[in-house]
Amino acid sequence: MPEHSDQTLQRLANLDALAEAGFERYPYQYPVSHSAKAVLEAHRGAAAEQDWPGQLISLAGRLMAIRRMGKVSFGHLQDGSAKIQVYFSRDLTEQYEALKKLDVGDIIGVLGTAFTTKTGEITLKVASWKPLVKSLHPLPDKWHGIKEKEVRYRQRYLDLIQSPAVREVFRTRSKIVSYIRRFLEGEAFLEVETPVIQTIAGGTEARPFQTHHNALSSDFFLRIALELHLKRLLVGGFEKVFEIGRVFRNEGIDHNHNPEFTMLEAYWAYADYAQMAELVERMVSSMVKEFTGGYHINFQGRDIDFNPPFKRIDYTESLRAKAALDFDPLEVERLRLWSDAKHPEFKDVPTYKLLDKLFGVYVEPDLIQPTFVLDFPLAISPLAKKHRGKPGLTERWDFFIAGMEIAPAYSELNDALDQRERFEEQVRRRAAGDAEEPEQDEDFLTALEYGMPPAAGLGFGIDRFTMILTNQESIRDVILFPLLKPRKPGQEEAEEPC
RNA sequence: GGGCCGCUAGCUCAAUCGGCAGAGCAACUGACUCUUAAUCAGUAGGUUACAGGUUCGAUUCCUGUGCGGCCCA
Repeated sequence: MPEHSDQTLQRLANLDALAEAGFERYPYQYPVSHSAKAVLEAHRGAAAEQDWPGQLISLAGRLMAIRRMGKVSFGHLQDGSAKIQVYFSRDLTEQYEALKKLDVGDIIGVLGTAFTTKTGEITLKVASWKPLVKSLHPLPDKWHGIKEKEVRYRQRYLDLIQSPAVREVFRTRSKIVSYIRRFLEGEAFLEVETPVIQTIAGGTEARPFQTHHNALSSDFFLRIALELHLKRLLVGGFEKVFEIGRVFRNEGIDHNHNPEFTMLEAYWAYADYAQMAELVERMVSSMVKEFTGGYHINFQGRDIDFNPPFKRIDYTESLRAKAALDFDPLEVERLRLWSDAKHPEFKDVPTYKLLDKLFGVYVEPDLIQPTFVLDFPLAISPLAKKHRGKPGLTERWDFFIAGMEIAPAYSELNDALDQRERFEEQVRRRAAGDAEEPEQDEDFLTALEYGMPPAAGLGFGIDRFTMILTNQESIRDVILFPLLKPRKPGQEEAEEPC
């Protein structure tokens, strides 16, 4: 039992006092007739000192403030929809004296009728009320709010209580996921679920989290992508499938990266990467239109224009132009020499990853408007089909907004023999010390050998896209509980009695 | 991984050159019948993140640890 602060002891004493006044300590339910928002909207625009004595209204929510002035008191009650003023008076409110034992932060139920004050604020005149739960801690400073981001992330509930803007971000996130689901279902895609716990974490290049299953005495990995299982479903005969799911990558944390994040992946049989680009263009632009009424979004002070069609540029050509190369970036030996001279910090980067690093430096930051970057090099696209017309390249695009990679897509490689060769190359890279390269997934290759239809595949970063639509500069502000280091590792065990 | 910064009352923050740890909000007691950061009078609240060192004396200086933030890779 932790020691209680003076504030907590006082609140527990107030709870006892309320119980003595006849209130139930922890009631089981409260009949709520209205939301605060419904009451506010019903009387919006009403003149000062109006009264609606006819309709009884009951509300429940958290007491955010209380101003006691002797024989009358005002408070503000916040429920899931809005914040509304409540009015108590000794002449009209039951148990008026017991109000002294309410604390800011308590959740209460109130029953009364609506009126407007002399300043015109829509207010509930409370006839009766009851405490629904005592809050044992004071809320954060009502004026300054929560300043420490650590508290906002570790105790997100306080952030949500305090900040309507934060609540709105997460409502929007929910609407984004809901919109995507409806959109894809409208296109006849089938939503599926595939394993999170996997024997081989493949489908992209990233270090996985490792775990262990006791009964099977086997090590497993948490998935880093959805790709390889969804493609097995194409082999199985589903022609349009998608999954919205959490993936886990054992990597650093910054404004654009959280170790667990949410991906949409969609696979579409008999279509290619150009058709997938059109689908994404329709999905994204129609979503922006539905959410904002137009096609423009302000993100961190920049106007982003979602009017379709989106810009399409060429990967190698844009790199050549931005980096001012006088040779084809696919000539890897020349690129290596050029990079070692100009970017000594990349000296330890394997040559096959150099293109990606340089693209990140020279091209990505300028991709502010929604842009498809087309035709990635074969060496960094192990799951994409070779380009039908351009040697050394694949039919792969990456979709960028505000300098962030939002979505990659390919014409999916379905030549089982070619796929085996590319996996073998990854295994060689892994043996050479690249821990981001996956192990060979023999089971997936077997599936491909049975025949996967030609198909387009998409990965779409829900978190980053939410950042754009909610104008948040950090991914941690669109994830309710971002990963943080544990506060006091091992302390619980140390305090266990023997 | 590297650099810089932060951690003081429940919350937001002060504390001069190393010299009695303070304010506002919240809390407590009282006053107050339209307040809204309510107001007024009074009271109480501290292991200065943690561990060590220097010193007559450390919130302050030094070393280390923990957690966080920002920047860089």
